[in-house]
Amino acid sequence: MQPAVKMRKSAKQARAKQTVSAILQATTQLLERSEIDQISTNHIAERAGVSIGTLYQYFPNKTAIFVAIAEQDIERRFKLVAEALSNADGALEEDATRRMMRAFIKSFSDAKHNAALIRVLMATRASAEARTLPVDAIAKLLADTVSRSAETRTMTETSAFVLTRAVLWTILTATIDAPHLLKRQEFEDELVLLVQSLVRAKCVSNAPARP
Amino acid sequence: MQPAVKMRKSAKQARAKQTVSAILQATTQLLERSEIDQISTNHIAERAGVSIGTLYQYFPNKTAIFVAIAEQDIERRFKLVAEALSNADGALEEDATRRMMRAFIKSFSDAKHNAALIRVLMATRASAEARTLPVDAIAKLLADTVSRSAETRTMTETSAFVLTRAVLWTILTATIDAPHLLKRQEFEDELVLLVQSLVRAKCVSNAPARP
Amino acid sequence: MQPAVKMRKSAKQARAKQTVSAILQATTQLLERSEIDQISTNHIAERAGVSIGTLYQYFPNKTAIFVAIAEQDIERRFKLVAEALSNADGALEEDATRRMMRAFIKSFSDAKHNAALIRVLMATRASAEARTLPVDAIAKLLADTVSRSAETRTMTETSAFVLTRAVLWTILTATIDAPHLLKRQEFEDELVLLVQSLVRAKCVSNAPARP
Amino acid sequence: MQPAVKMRKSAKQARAKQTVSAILQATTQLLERSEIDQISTNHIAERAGVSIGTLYQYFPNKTAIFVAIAEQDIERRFKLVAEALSNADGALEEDATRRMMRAFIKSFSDAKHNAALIRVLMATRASAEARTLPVDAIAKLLADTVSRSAETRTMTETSAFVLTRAVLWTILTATIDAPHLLKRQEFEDELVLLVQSLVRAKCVSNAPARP
DNA sequence: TATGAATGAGAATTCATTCAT
DNA sequence: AATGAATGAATTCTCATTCAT
Repeated sequence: MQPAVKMRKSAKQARAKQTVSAILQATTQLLERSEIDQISTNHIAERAGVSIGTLYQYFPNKTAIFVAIAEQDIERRFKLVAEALSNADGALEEDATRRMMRAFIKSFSDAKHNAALIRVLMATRASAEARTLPVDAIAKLLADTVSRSAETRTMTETSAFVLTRAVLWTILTATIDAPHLLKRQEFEDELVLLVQSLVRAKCVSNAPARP
Repeated sequence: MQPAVKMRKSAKQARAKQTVSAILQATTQLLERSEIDQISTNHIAERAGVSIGTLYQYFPNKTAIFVAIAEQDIERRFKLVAEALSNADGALEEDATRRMMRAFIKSFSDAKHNAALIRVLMATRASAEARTLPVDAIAKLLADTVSRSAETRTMTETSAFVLTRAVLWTILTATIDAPHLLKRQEFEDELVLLVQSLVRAKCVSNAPARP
Repeated sequence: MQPAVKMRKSAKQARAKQTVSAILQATTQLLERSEIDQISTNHIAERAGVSIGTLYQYFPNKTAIFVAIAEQDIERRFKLVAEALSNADGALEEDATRRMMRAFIKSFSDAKHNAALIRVLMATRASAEARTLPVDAIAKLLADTVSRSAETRTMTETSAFVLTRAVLWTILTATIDAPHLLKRQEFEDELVLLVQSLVRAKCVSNAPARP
Repeated sequence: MQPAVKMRKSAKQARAKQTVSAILQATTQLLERSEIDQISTNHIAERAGVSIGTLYQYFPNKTAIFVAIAEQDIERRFKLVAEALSNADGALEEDATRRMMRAFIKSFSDAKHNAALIRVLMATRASAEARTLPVDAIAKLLADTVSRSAETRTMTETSAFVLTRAVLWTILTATIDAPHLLKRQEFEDELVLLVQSLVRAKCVSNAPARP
């Protein structure tokens, strides 16, 4: 039921590479303005200046185009965050957290095409091929970084989930609903606070038994 | 471009109320299983056991049906949280936070129709009439509750945004990606910790100047 | 893989019946002139004077239209042959054979739309739903009739197959390749001879062993 | 409207012959599994391991490929039957009939690629260039053989048509619908009986006048 | 001779919506 | 108030064929 998503043939010749690139660019531009389900392959082909047939030479279906965009983006963002953490020692100190968070936020506030990405990330949540959702890939990177430190408390499945989703979706929704926040120092501060609080919490107070 | 979303005529007679209810129920059931863009008005009408014409007597377009569902749900959830907080005093103490959070999480883990709601919440972000995004309504509830307290630090636009989105989207994505977490005490604990940390933070460490 | 082939909704209202009828008529006319795979649902709808949407209200796919035509035709032909045999006694005497064959041939030479039928029969051989190919249905009628008689030799699977296919496909191909033959007495004579020979053969000569 | 069907350039060089052969083989293999209209020139080229451009260097269009296959097959079958009859004297005695029929049936039950052939024979009926329908070529072979005999009754257009089509289509449909019959001695017996009956019939009984 | 990128008309099918009954 | 027949633009995707390299 889920459509195959791998590229149909690799673009070896120069012209072919240009074509694929034009398709991805066109799609990204369209995603800026339109809801993802308003975008048709015909629109994409037209804006890319290629025929619809050409589009289908390289992508087996519409979804594959979106996935390709998401993957490109994820890779780029991975690199940014990884670099920011490259010379952090084991403990995830406030400095390192801040550096990481700044790089991460910046990767969203810099990008010209965020709306596009968000739409794709949201749309491909459930429908992408099972393996690793783009969202999960980023989340895992955060969780792994936190877990490398001996000083921080042990991250369980639950706490890692809460930490990563809280950070990730806060930034994602800010990108769409309140992009001006991304540029504020305060925004970064709040996220650093959030991460540090969850990572360094000594104890969680006893919860009263549930009824 | 955005379609009108108000109900076409109010269902006053008993039969009419049944009809509207059947339509909403049918839609909710379909949303359980299918992506939102796979659901057609024809499908809805068929499953509701009414003719497509009847459906359009009460809803001006497809979006209106989804919005109606989201609104129903928001209202229900509002009531739950409001009840949980009814006898809390001004300060948002840990107890009150916990009570609220528990009610809120429970409202998701109890509901039979979460998948439906999530799909609607995500899909109606941008396409519904601008003013009252369902997501914003829920977020506002959280922010208002927090703000009622005198002891907590003042919530700015930014900190309120981070707090509410972090909580809300963590629960929403858990509902989809890891529903088993909703039942764990630990999940509640983490969210309480998150809220309390952000609400009670005395100071945020000085951030190094940005380049 | 095989498409469903049942009608989508039964046409109860008068207008709907007209529509279905128009679609079948249009298809039949197009089949007169064109190869079956040159006919598109758009062509059919246009010629029928209905919108393409209307066509798909009644037929789930293109194949279903062709199958409907084949089934109509089979039913008609069954009746003709059955009538011809209704007052034949047990033994399939030459008279009865001739009557049957005449009715059968006539059902082809009378029909205005034979080319249509043949194209459908050929195309639906392998792709129709497994149960009873139209071709088999007609064939079985012939075989059953022959087998009712005590005087004739027993029909085995093999002999029944040869008899029925020889008769059936001879007429079918004549309809396409040499329609003028259908009107000739001689054509009927040859087929009667063929049937009588195979039905009354006392013995089949000993075959030399195969190498 | 009928596409040209002749080969574009003769394959003289060794490499070219290989290419043509690869194309025909690939097509034949695809015909084993797929309906003829599911097979595209792109599929053929891919499976043949040549580029689509190369394919069109040797064949002017898709039909030409199918016709080439049919012609190859006809030639092969001609040879088989001709050999079987090589030392038969003039009269088409039962022995000779049997030998011919056996060779003919065997040519179908032996061939690995029957499904392919049948599909081509059926599909190229009307779309190939009018003159040499593959089906007609095979039919002619049978008719000619029968006619060589002096002892048999004179074959008219009608009787030849009935005889040849009955035999040919019985075998063809058996190949598709009941391939197990091809191996049975009984199947051969029935066909021999059929041919002998039609060829030796002294008289055809008087038919009652038609109304 | 061979390649394979590009084409674009055209195919099947869907679906929100209208309106006469 | 309810029906359901009809609409037709729009969508995804295919495929025979061309032609510059």
